[in-house]
Amino acid sequence: MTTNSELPMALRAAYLTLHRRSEAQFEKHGVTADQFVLLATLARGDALTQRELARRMPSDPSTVRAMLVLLEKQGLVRRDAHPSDSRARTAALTVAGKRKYQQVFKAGESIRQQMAESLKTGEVEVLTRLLNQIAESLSSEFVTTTDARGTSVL
Amino acid sequence: MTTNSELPMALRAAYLTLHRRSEAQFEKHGVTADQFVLLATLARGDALTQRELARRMPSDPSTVRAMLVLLEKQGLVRRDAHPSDSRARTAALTVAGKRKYQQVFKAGESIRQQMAESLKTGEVEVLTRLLNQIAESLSSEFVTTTDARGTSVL
DNA sequence: CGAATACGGTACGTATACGCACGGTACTGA
DNA sequence: TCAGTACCGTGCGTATACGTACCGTATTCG
Repeated sequence: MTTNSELPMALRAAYLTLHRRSEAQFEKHGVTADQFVLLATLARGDALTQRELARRMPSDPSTVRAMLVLLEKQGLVRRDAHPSDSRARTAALTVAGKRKYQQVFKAGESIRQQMAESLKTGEVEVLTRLLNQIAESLSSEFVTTTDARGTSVL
Repeated sequence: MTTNSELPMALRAAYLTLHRRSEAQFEKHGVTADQFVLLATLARGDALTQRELARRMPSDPSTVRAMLVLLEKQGLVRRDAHPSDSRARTAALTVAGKRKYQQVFKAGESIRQQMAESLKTGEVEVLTRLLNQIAESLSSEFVTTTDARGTSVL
């Protein structure tokens, strides 16, 4: 009855709007908004396994694989055999990938700036903190209602 | 340079986590998280044109059409000719659709509650407000890249 | 050491998300 | 009235998002 059901909708609206905006902005660089997220994640920690990359984005390993295939075709990412685990493959930025990442990062500056300017001083930090809180809360495995599957990860 | 680039990532992570969670929760009811958003939008304003429905969700008219086709097959939604505009079609909940919406709304209560409980008193409202602000900011059409003095839109 | 189990990646299917082009209808102005 | 334009819905193509099933490798434990 309260604004409880408004929060999910506001979250959805904000994210989709950001996503649309980013797609439009990045289009001329030939990468999608989500591909940029992948590039950014690799820029922070290179030579990750596909699974670790997926965990950090966060995204599904299956989705990440599809994205890597496309990015590999574009020459922005390289996949190599894992040095010790022959099941795994590592993903890393190529030189072109690093360059592309920096370009697109700059191209996104106006969007980040526009977001920041629409808020008062300090509200960016507050918003980021609150978002991180609910994300963590929602990703915790156990719900207080009823316990169905005990095998919790962590 | 600052945490500017953290906000988009936090927004993305929070939304995707919410979305995954909702999908899992709603699965037993046979509707997806986004289908629930559509049902909820129709519950608030029935007999909307597809375009107006898309505008309110917010989503792409093309996407909404695809969703309506699926929901129509399930008997949750009805599409009729617009009374005055023969180009348009109106979408409305069927009786089963209204019932389904209420069921799924209840099923989502635990998620909304979990979000609310992870925040302090009043933070839900703050978060909702900030999200609405950046959504509105990002959906404004013209961006003032060079001059930061962009007088607010509308 | 060998069996059971866990884990990484791949393949496939469904649903979104969106842009774009096309056909048809409404509206507007000369 | 008629041409030009704006608008609604549809069809199509690409990229995500995710679950599930499957294969092969790693790890663990009796």
